[in-house]
Amino acid sequence: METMGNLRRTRYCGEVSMADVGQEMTVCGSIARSRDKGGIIFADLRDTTGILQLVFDEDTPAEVFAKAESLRSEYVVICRGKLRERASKTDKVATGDVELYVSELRVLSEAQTPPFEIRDGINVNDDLRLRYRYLDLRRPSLHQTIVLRSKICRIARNYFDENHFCEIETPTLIKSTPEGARDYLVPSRVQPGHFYALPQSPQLYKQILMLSGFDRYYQIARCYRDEDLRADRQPEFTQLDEEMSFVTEDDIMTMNEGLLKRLWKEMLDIDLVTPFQRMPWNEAMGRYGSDKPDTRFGLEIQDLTEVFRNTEFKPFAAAIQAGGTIRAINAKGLADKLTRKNIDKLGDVAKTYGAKGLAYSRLTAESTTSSFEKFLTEEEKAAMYAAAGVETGDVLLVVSDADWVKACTALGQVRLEVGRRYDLIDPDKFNFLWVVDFPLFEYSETEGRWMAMHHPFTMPHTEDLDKIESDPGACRALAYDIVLNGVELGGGSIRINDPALQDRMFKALGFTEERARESFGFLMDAYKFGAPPHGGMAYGLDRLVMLMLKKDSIRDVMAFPKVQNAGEPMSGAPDVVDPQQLKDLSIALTL
RNA sequence: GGCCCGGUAGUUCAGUUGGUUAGAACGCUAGCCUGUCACGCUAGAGGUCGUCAGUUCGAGCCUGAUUCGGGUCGCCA
Repeated sequence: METMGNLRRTRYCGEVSMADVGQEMTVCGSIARSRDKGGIIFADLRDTTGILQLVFDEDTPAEVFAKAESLRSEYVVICRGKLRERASKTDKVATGDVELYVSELRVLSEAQTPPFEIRDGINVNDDLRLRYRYLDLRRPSLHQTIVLRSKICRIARNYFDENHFCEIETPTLIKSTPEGARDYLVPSRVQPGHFYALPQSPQLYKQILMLSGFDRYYQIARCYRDEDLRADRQPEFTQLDEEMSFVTEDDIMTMNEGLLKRLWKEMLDIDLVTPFQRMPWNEAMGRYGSDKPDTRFGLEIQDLTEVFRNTEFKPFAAAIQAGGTIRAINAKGLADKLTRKNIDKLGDVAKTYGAKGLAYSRLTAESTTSSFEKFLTEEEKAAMYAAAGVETGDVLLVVSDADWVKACTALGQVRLEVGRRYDLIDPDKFNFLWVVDFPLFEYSETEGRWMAMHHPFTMPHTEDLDKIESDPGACRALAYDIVLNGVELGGGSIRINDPALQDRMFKALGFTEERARESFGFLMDAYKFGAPPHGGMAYGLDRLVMLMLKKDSIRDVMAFPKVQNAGEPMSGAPDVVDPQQLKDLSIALTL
């Protein structure tokens, strides 16, 4: 091992080009790979910007050549030399036209053989990659993703700054509140038996900031939810959070279309067309069976209820009698691919999402096979074909349910499965969509009461104010989600700024006055001192980066993600703690 | 909490009906090589088949338990 001596970096590997040929320069980084040809040695030097080829040959000073022979992968070096044009060029790296002819080389650190190769295109399981995350992060594609994430944040910050937003940090040790996800709790030592919660979002604080006169706020905020993980869900994640005063839904959507337009232009050189399509929640559920529809392909859900209004077929008749519906998807031209076996698989998907079953009619040139046509009259059959536009080569997939949302949800999942499996989705498209007019409440069977679908501070739709008590299920909210390619990128709402209306909301949600005061008293008081109309939204930044860079997993855009058991494999968190620490916190374990 | 899939060399995997000394590729080590760039050629090292128990003359393979990982439903903006 050597020191840097008097060598200091003058250039970054990825930033040299033909224009620099002939210059003396000093570069540093890790050896990605070396190719010892005997009389000539090539070594790829990697730093945070890219890769530059080093060359050593018979004219290289003997002690430098000897050191070059001993170079192994991941050795950390600094070297000085003259940049020259390559005798044989390559377009496989950005600097493929040039190479550094090295005159001075210092090995700053040797390296063990890594447990997996540090290059792109390797196939290594996630656990190993995460245990050695510092090695994984050296791989160019992941490394680049993290660099690009930083750039995305910078563009967003610039945009907000230009639009009078103020970046403000809100606390991460806060009061635990009911509603929403499970909180991560942090015990207080100073106040034994009392706990902080880690924020699920800066929601309450950003509303308070509007009442504090900041007018426009944003924050790149870490948030925590103690729920189970998914490929696109981490217990600790980042929100791009914002709030604006004196605005309506339209103002907020326009501001955010500007942000997304800017991001897509500067990151991907793509000109997004705004305004984005807007679709009421009811329509999204009805046509796509989802509140975050993927509009990159068709296969929309159709309503066949009227066709079967007087049917004798028991399952359909029962659903209709219970006030439900018959919904269907016509898988146009997919009869050859959707064999009986494949239809059964779709049936499993439908059942997973709550359907009792998936009825089908498959029309090939040879014959028609159907799970239910034999129970229909000829008229019903003809009307069904006509209504759904069924022709030879199609497969009609039908779900009946007493609850139209449930029927559509199941079919919506079937739709996605068909779309994915049979390549109906154009991966190059970026389809943005605002879903608006969300229900204000949803009924919770487990709680036996109405719950806020968004959160309890969401402004009801102006036209539905009189239904809050009489017909909560029909109340729409001034809430909106931004959806990209079937993924919810973010969402927000206009907030209630009238204390009297807020009281009605709490009552409708089944809060007693005491409980509302206990949980949100400070907020209710704050709204009495003059509250501008305001609203905002928050993006899942990790998801945004994931979709923008076309990564499959949220882990591929986070430096140190957690795994399914919410642990962090590199450090081993969470872990047991010293009994003294628990004693200090007045905590006794009951394991 | 439920369901599904997986764990064999450093890595990614193969391993037939339960049968001799468990294989391949990449990586690693050594040697050769002056234009490579996933360099090439030659040779070599490298294994508690996740763990425990059971069935069997005999288990990488069968059974049970357990553990770890992945996906998913519930849950969750």
